[in-house]
Amino acid sequence: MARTVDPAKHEARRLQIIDAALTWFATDGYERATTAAICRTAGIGSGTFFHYFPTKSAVLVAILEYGTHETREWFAAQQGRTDAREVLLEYVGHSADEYADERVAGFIHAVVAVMGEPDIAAALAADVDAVRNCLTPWVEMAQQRGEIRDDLTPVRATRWLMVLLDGFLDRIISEPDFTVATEKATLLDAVDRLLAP
Amino acid sequence: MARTVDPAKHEARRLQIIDAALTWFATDGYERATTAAICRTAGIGSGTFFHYFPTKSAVLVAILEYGTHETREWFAAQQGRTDAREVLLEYVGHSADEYADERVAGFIHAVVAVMGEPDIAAALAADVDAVRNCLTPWVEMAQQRGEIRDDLTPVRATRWLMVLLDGFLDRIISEPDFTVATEKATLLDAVDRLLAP
Amino acid sequence: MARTVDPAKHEARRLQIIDAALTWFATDGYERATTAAICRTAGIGSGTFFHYFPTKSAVLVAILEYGTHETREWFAAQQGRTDAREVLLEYVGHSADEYADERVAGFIHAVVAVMGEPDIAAALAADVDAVRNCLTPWVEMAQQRGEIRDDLTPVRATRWLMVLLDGFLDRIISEPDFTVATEKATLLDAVDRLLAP
Amino acid sequence: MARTVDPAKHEARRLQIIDAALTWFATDGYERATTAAICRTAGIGSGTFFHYFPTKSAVLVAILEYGTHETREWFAAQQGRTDAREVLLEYVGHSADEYADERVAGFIHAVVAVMGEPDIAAALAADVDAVRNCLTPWVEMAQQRGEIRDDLTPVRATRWLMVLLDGFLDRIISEPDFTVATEKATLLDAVDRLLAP
DNA sequence: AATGAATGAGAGTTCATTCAT
DNA sequence: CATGAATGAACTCTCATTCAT
Repeated sequence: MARTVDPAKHEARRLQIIDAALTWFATDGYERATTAAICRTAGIGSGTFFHYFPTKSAVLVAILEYGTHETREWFAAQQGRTDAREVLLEYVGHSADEYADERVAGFIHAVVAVMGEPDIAAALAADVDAVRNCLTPWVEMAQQRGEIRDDLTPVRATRWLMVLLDGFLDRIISEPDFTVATEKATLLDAVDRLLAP
Repeated sequence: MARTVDPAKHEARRLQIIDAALTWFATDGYERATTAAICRTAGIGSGTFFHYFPTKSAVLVAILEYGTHETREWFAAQQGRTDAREVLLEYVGHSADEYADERVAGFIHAVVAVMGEPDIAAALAADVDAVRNCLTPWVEMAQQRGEIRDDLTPVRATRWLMVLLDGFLDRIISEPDFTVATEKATLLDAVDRLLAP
Repeated sequence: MARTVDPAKHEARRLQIIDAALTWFATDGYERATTAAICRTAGIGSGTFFHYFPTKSAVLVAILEYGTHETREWFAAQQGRTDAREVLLEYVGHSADEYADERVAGFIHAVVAVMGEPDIAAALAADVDAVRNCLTPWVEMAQQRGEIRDDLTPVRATRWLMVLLDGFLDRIISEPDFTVATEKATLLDAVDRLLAP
Repeated sequence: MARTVDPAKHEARRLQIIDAALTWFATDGYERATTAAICRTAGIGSGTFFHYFPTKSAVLVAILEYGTHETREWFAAQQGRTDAREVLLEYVGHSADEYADERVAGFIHAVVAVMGEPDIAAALAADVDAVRNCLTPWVEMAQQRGEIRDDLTPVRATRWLMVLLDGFLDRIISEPDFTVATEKATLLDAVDRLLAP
């Protein structure tokens, strides 16, 4: 029997599903997004969905893991730089830019509310950890270089960076007037103020 | 005609239901919290629930409206003060204290993600508006008194205050290490830095 | 202790309930008419309803029995007449006139569909029997007087009279153009044709 | 792509459901017939029902539409005939024969009383209209040929035919003694008398 | 007698998931 | 591998009826 799996095709389908799910999760929230709608958007049958993901929550986890992966890649690409404070500001700017995509913003927001499913909670925690763990070394370096305040431990300072990022996203979602385009500069300024020595 | 309604008892029951719903919404999120569970916790029959609230979403709306009401009351109590910057800091501190209650924090977090039900979305927007509208006059006064920066319009400055508050709540929820007790002082300092002239 | 039952008042209330129920049954049908709506219309509390009638179906039975009673009274009032054919035609005309009342027509129609509740089925059958038993003697007399055909037994002839009456009601209900006012004369003519020797 | 739908099987299942529903509607009436009972009788799971019909009322509408369709087919088969009066009598006989099936009779009776659901009301009205519209041309032709009275407009004469048919059905349902077998001849005679010039 | 809050069985419907084809 | 028909547990909500006041 011929090999029936074409890995490229398989991956393409997987991404189609992920993409459709992302759209629906972002618009309707996790619970209200139905697998049927996702399948329709992805152009597949309902049974096919479960060939690619064992459960509905597994897609969400996959999306989260993809995000975690991208975060890691972004930081990996900064390897070797020494202008730590600049890296931090660039990361903040980079995140803000992502929030400009409605689907990304809606998705993050929607997902945060899914408690109860342990696998999702775990993936969510893993993502948060990844961001924090990727940021912390740069915070530490920036402190050692005297670029930012050092009265907070690196981890706490990192968390306060995340306070700004999360709060920024919340406003983006809640208030149509508050857009990445108009507020990004203020965000960077806020980071500056927060971390100034 | 016999008087069969004891308004006090009625209100007590209503609060029982609200309390049970708050608990479940905070733990499981809106969708996963079932009316059956709420009834069990509240110690009432399933039919009784619908004597007090016409739909499941109505309880959530009631809770939100209660919060909106409390916000208004808090600001009403500050009437007449002139130390505007101090009022803002106290409000931030007051909000932070509320987030120390796990149920409050969980509830706010869970609810923010409920899109789709228009009545909830409306109540949510009303709450956000109330907070902003209550804050803005104090921001304005503080600017006029030269206590805070005036390069942002009062509304924008208000929204940046809310950025800090929302982001703070997100961290409280996401990371067990990050507690109101340990971080409140830093929050107030962050507000200071953000608004400094 | 004073006598707490004022029989007149009691009967008045009973009629209020019957009247409200009749209205709702006629408009919405038996199943969709709720006791709550009936109570609201009757201006009583929901508990009071069950002081007067043990179940919802009991009101319907009471209405049916009232109709049966009226039928009997109508025929009792004809006692002694000898123009049997005329009596039959008058009964048909009298019934048609009642159908001109939307509530009567709607009620009869609605009730016919309630199978399953044995007490209603029994009351319905009793009503049909009463009509037939009241009509039959006059049919017989008319036959003996040679006023109408006698190739059908009195009971069968009676049933065919009822065929016309029931069918007439069905048209009244189903087609707005078909009204008692415009069709009554044709109905009487149809009876004539049907029973002509 | 695998062919997973066997249209024949699908149609068979659909008919199973329709059949089960017909039985329950006829016995218990629309409201008291539960989807659960229908599913049990049809030998399907509760979810399957809603794969075939979006709502409970949709099954009823489907049955009504099937009846309307059959009426149209019956009349289409008479196309070209010129013995109009005979066609009318045959239609009456044909309808009477259908009423001999307890389920058909019970169903028609039960359904006529369903007010409230607009889609059912519409399908019901459509069925009545279809019958009337199919009959009227033949009535007209019969009048022109002098076979029946012409003092009534074709539409009114048609409605009086329906009076007889509906009333006949009511008696069939209400009185066990009154059967199609014993009364069909009298029905045809009654039509004759009603329409005689 | 009159009330209406409380009840809970049961209704129609949804949807993640399974599995024969 | 892909399919979508089939499933049934679980959901929100309704309503006739009860009963303490």
